[in-house]
Parts: sequence; C-alpha cells; structure tokens
Amino acid sequence: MRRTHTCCELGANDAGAEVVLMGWVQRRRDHGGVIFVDLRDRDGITQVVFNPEVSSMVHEKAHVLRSEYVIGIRGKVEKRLEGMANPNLKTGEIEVFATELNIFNAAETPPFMIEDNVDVSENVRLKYRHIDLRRTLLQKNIINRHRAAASVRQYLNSRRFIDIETPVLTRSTPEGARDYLVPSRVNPGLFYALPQSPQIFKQLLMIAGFDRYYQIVKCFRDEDLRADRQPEFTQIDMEMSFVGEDEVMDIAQGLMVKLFKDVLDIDLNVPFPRLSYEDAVGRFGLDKPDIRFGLELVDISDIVEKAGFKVFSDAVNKGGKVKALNAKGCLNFTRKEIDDLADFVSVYRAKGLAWIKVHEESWQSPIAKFFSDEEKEALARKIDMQAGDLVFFVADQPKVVDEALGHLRNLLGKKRGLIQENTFSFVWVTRFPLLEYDENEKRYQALHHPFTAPLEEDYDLLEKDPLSVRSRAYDLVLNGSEIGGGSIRIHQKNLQERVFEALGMDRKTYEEKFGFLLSALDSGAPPHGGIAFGFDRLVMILCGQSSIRDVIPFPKTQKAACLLTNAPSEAGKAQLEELSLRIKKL
RNA sequence: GGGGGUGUAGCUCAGCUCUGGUUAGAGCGCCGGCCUGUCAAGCCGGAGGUCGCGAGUUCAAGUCUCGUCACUCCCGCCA
Repeated sequence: MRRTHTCCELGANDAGAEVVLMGWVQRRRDHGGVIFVDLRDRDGITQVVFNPEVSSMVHEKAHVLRSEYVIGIRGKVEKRLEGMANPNLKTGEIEVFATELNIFNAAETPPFMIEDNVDVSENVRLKYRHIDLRRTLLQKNIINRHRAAASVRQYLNSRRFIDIETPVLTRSTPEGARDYLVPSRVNPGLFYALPQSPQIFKQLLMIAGFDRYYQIVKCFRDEDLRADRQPEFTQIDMEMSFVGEDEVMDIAQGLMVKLFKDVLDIDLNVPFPRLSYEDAVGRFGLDKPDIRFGLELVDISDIVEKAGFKVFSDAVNKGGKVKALNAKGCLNFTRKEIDDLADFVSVYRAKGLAWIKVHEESWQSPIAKFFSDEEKEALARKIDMQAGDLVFFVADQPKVVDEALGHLRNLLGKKRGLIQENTFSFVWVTRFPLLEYDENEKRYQALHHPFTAPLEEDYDLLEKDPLSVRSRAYDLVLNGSEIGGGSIRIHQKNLQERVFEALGMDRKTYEEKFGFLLSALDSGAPPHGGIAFGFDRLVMILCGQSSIRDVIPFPKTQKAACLLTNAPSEAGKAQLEELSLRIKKL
C-alpha cells in the first residue's frame, strides 16, 4: 500500500480515481449498515465510507475502528450526491469508498478530543503534548513557524548574510540574566554556561571579517517565566559590519515586510515610525508603546507643583512627577470600576489613582477642591478636558508614574475597544539610556548590554553623568510588544574600557572577563551592529496567539518543567560523581 | 521571593461562600445494543469518583481552618 494523496487534496475532479489515503481516525459514525470515518492527516480531513455493498469484508473490519487509530485505505473517489456535500470540508464534495483497510495501529482513547474549540487545562495538554499537537490549531501554528523561519532565511540569504553556528557550551558572563550552567566532567569544578545570546560570538565574527551573519538560534535564560517568556527560546540573530543604525533598521524592516507577506500575505508600510526612548516613555509611559491608539499621557507637574494638593506637589518636589491620562468619554465609569483600576495600577507600585469626572458644568472628583480656578483652567487646557471625560492621575517617582499610567493606558485601550484587531503597528524606539542604576545592587547596569555604543555626542558624559548618556540601541515594538532589539556596538578598545568602567568594573575584572574581546577589538575590528528578534514572540503574533507556548512544540511550564518527559529530573549517583558534584540536602 | 485565579468522572464544569447533613451531579467522551447517508449522526442501556495531597475542627467535611503540591496570570526578575 502506497499513499497517493493527502487528506485535503481530493475534489470533484478526482471522481472515479482509485486512491490510497493514510492517517488518523478523527471520528467514526457507525450506522450499522454503513460506516463513515473522517480520516485526518496534517493537511486535512477526507470522509471515508465503508459500505457492505462495496466490500462486506472491509466493512466488517471497519467496525473496530476508534478515534486516533492509524489506518491506510484504498478506495474509489466518488462525487457526493446532490445535497450531501459538506461545505465545511475542503474535500467535502467527495468521499472515498474503501475497498481495502489496513490498520497500522490501534490507539487508546485519547485523554481529550482532538478539536480546536475544546479547551483543556494546560497541564493535561502538556502531559500529552504529542496528542495536543495533533489539533489543527497547533499544527497550523507550528507549520507557520516553519514558514516564518524559511522566509527569514530566504530574505537574509539573498542579502549576503551568512548562517553561522556559534557555541552552545560557552562561558558565563557577569552581566545580564541568570545563566544555565553545565558542569564540565573533564574540568572538575568548572562550568560552561548556555548562551543568553550569541552576542560576543557574532561580534567576533564581524571582527573575523564575515561582514554579515545570521542565525536562528536557541538562547537560554534562567529567569522566571511568563506567558511570553520561556527559559529556552529562539532568536533571529544578525550582525552587520560597516553600518550604522539606518542600515540595520532598513534590513530589519525589509525582513518584517517579507515575513508578513510570506506568512500572512499582508503588505506592511515602511519605514516604520521612530520614537526616541524619551518620547516613547513621555507620551505612552512604556518603552514598548502600543501606538494603535492615542490616549497619550500628559505631564502636568508644572501646573500642580505649587498646588494645594500635597500628594501632587510633594511628589514633584521630591523629584517625581504627576501625569494625567484622559479617558475620553469614560464619564460613566462606576465607582467600582475606578476602584478596580486603582487596584490595577497599585501592581506597578502606584500608591493611588486620582481622578476627575468632567461634567458639563462641574467636576466630580475627590481632589478638585484642592485646585484654584486658575490651576483648574490650566489643567483643563493642557489635558484637553471636555464634558464626558474621565481623567486619571498618578503622582510618584517618574518610573512609577510612567509604568502605572502606561499599563493603565493599555488596559483602557483594550477595555474601550480602541484597539483595532488585525492591525500590525510597528514602531522603532531609539536612543535608549546607556545605563540605569540598580537600586538593589547599588551600581550601574547596562540597559541593553555592555557592548552597546554610546551616542558620540554623549561620550563626555560617560564619566561626568553616566545616567544621561544615550546609546545607539534600538528596539522594534509591535502592537505594544517588544519583538526585537539591537544596537551599534563598540568597536574600539578604549571606548569599551570606558563603558566597562562606567559600569563600575575595575580593570582587573574586565580584563579577566572580557580580555579576549578587548584584544579582539584591538586586532582590527570594523564598525558593526546588529539586531535580534524574539522568534517565538514574532510567531505568536503572526499566529494570533496570546501565549508563546502555543507556537512552541514542546514548551515548559511556569516552573520550567517539561510535563511530557518530566524534565528536570534527578541525576544518578554515578553521574554526579563523574562531574564532581554533590547535592546539598535542604 | 510576593500577589491573584484554578484543581470534583477520561475531558469541560456544577455543587463549595452567606448556610457542613441521605447514595456527589450534568454535558461530551467511553463501553454494549439497535440502526445504510452521517459529517458535533440518532435512539436505548451501562460503566466510570482517593472531590489535588496532608493535617485539624466537628457526631458529621467536596463544603470550614491550616499546611502543602501542581497548573496559570501578574509583580519582582528577564544584559
């Protein structure tokens, strides 16, 4: 028996043909006399008919068929009679009358039905992932993932990029996320780290003269999981020599255009708009703004600085600020709804959410009484307050204000239906701060990574005022989700040393950790830069999914476990012995 | 590390709070029977439960209390 067609190919034109189909029994409808089987494979479903008048032997045999049995059938394609076609099936015009049945394998009753609209709890799905993956939706997602990867490779290949592999067993670097460590058997007590990204290697490849590199590559970060974060994830990683921001962004935009055309047949408009980090945070509160809708934040610090409302004026005087968000037309929000929103912003450490309801003649608000008529007028003008509006305020340290209102903005956008579905709204965010201050560790940290080049005009600030140094980093944001980020790198040793020092590393430390990179920079390093995309997130968006797990064949749970294989698991005594490891009993 | 949600039949859930009380229900699936035009087939019958786990309170716990585990969403974290 040799397969002649897949389960979605046959149509009315094939009537009369003898075919062989193979696949899984999606469903069986046994009428005693005639038995219908929906035969499923990767591509679709075809109805197979077992009719005793065609072959009583085969019909008899078909009685044992159950869901998920794997079978092959030989049979004759027949056009269905008038009124019996199934418009829901691609192959609904025809059916195949079986003359031969081969049962390759029986199957246990599946733990859940192989259907898209059945929602099954995550742990059951993950435990039986091989069955979950049979559902059309996941099959589509995984196939789209493949198409996306193919599209990326095609695009980059055509633009002189070279696919080069980099090591998975590498060395731990001090900055960044927690590393996954791998013990070295032949070097007792020493460890490799799995790469958080191929960052340094791709820079070394530029120094080696490969000019343009890319890789679709697994990266590993041992941090807590989210709906859009897995401990191992895939990046589209690329790097180019002799370029500045514009060249990298052009290539990245071209890649998105190609990707969306190939996978979704959507034409994107380029170039994508650009926002400086300062504007993004100023207007939208977040460095990954969702620009599909307005509802921008307004800084009113200058108006309320001297107002009688202590919460506002104190915040400004202590180095914080006050910002407003005008929820146009939300006057009808109930007290309960507003309280819920206050709870919502408290998650982002906002201590309160002040509000004003703008009626025709007056304001309804717990805080209105604290403002003079002049201040009220100034507020109304700056925030564009009109009857029917509901204005929210947060006063706090700048970071808290922006994050709280930024997330509130996204929530209101969703809640008010301001977000048009099926639109893809890209925006570049540029000129990130080079460094930020880590309150916990009491030191400066690279916002992007320590190899990111500062803006040339800000070099002098590296020593004078490190926090105000801006970088040549850029993120690509899609619908409020960061899908990629990169930068122009430092290609000169002495600038790299200055940045290490700004980060609080002494010469000894950076010589030890990054000596090889510094020496490489001194060996003839071209100017270079690149970008990396979160491939899983991109595919998630391309597939219209809300969890990254639905586009990853074998994802891990929030505790980073694989429920299918039960990884991670204990290591045997002998294994530990070989690795010179002893497990500390807790 | 912290906060929220969920956990009852193979699956999805009701029952659980205010108010603990007979034999824990439903739909789908499964098994058996009938059935030659269904495509979520139909009709009849049946099986199926450690109420996540462990303590406690009580005459009595799916239900109340405490702990614990798992899944999930979020905060922290994620160069």
